[in-house]
Amino acid sequence: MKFEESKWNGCPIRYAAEIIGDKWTFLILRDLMFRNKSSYTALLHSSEKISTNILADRLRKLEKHGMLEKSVDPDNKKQFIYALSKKGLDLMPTMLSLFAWSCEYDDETHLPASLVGEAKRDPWGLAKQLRQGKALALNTEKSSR
Amino acid sequence: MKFEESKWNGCPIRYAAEIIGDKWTFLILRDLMFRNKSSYTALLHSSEKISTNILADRLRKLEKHGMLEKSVDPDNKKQFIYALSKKGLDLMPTMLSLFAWSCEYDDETHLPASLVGEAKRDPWGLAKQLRQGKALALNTEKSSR
DNA sequence: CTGTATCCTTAGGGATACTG
DNA sequence: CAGTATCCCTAAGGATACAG
Repeated sequence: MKFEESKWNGCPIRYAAEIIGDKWTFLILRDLMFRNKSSYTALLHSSEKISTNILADRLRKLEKHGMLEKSVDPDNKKQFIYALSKKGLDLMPTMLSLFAWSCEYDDETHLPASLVGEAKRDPWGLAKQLRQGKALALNTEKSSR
Repeated sequence: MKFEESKWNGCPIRYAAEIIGDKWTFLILRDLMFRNKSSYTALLHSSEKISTNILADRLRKLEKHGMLEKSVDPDNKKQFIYALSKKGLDLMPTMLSLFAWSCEYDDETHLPASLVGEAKRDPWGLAKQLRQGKALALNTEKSSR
């Protein structure tokens, strides 16, 4: 896109588009937020087959934008851990709101109406609960084996 | 992206990504929601220079996804009007939530804190107000002439 | 005004092999 | 495990020109 060279002109939507306006990035954030993935390999083996170079590129960009933090796994020094930063976590309510919107309009998604209602009514509250362990309630991933 | 041929596998985020996970689409929605644009030409002359074929393509896709409705201007039969459908309007709260998030993290956007706070606290209420005419309050577009 | 139609170029992405 | 490095190819996008 032509205008990427310049700044966002103070437009918040453009700023957001720059960070999350990419399908792969979107899905990676989903995996980090709702699917408890935290390692390169786990993200790589997500339901959609992302290729190694793309994943590495997107993770680099997300880190650059301060959306996530990369750290070494204390248990296994050769393992890295990708975790959402505060900035990334702060996007969870928005994602939940989007979640609810999709559920309302996509015939194919069938999640508990109570959960969708909560995501719509109080995304902040639900986001907080999810961060505290309610994690898999919104996981739509099919078990892979 | 490879998996587009298939369905979204019941994942709402993937469904959303399919519809709005594109920068141009994102910006078009912004213009429709917050900048009161409703004609092809108005959208074309937005702050970012979108080319004619891309705009036509995205409008077609948005219409296909039921995000907007195209109608003939009763005042000028040669003019078309693009308006958000209910589905499109229902996405406004989410966009406002994103709006607030960006404002919090992008140093370059300076909007009234009260407005940002409201977008964060009660996106549904603010969306309703905007639909009733408070429209330009969130317009970050520089006047073009 | 609201698009189509082209042409051309580049960036994004799939596949795969390889490395510390 | 966590990437990097290529290679190749297609689709997306820009720049016009043109048309109903």
